[in-house]
Amino acid sequence: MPELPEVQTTVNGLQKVLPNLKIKDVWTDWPKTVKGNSFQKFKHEIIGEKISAVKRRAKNILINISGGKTILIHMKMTGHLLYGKYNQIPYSNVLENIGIRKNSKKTNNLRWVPADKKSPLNDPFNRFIHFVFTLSNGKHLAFSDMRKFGKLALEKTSALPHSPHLSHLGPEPLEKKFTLKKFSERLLKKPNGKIKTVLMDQVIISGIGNIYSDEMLFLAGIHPETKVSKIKINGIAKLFSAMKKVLKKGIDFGGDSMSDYRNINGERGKFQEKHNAYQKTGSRCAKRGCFGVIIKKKIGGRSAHFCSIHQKLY
DNA sequence: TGCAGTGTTGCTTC
DNA sequence: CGAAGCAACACTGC
Repeated sequence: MPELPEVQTTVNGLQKVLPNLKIKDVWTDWPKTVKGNSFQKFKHEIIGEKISAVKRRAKNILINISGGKTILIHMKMTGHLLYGKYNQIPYSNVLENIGIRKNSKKTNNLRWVPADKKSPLNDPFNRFIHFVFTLSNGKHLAFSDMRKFGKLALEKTSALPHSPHLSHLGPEPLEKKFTLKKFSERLLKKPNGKIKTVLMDQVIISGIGNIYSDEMLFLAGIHPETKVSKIKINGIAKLFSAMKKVLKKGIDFGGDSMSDYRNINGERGKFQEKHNAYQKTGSRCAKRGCFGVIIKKKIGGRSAHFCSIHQKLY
């Protein structure tokens, strides 16, 4: 779910609270989340270390810690990083609190829930906390991940860019040095690809997913199935500025919570209120003077949403 | 009730 | 080689 703006929103939140805290303990009920090492080794290597900074590369969160190490986190489809005071209670109490009373053999397992009673227990992510870092201020960094696709890894900070997690990734779309010329060069690595698919290809450009690719193509007036090589230079230029604009807007609005994204305090972002295309199937096109309707079509295995009229197929 | 669909990624298959 | 399919997992909605 989270694309560049959502990951950046999470990173911005973490950067405000984590630096200078130490990691006191680590808990999990799904050790498979840790890639490349055993959970035990991961835990042993980070306990006692102090957090220095939180950064982002593509859709990955990078937490730098002492000892020249970095914790890499990828939220994949349903991951959430949440910061606050958490307590462990029996799972049966969790289910009772959200009004579920089904019999389960696992009801004696302990689950983590927010200590703040005002935090809604029935928010989806609070039932799927699979990883908890206990911090030196008594608070916690909790990783909730319903579908358990998320990834945690520990790497040497110096080797990080060359690690298998990051080495294949294309350039950062919001960096100043990512110019129109570079953008055009990157897209043309896939001249026969459909533009929407190419925009979402993390090897070509990193950070763009389904929502933001729909929105930037709407703004640029380009049909998502257009072959890259068919788009003229002014179309590429329009797409370039639409890309920067849409991604920045996503960050400004605190990410997109159309689905279940939440920031580190469990709050929704607002970009979903600004959609012109994504999940607007059947709506009249919002472009001034355009009488199109937003249609939905499967493109490259993903659902694309676009205007039937002003997004032209070149 | 059951099955298709869901923000991502990466491996397998053709 | 590239493109397409599918698996990883769990829930929602038709």
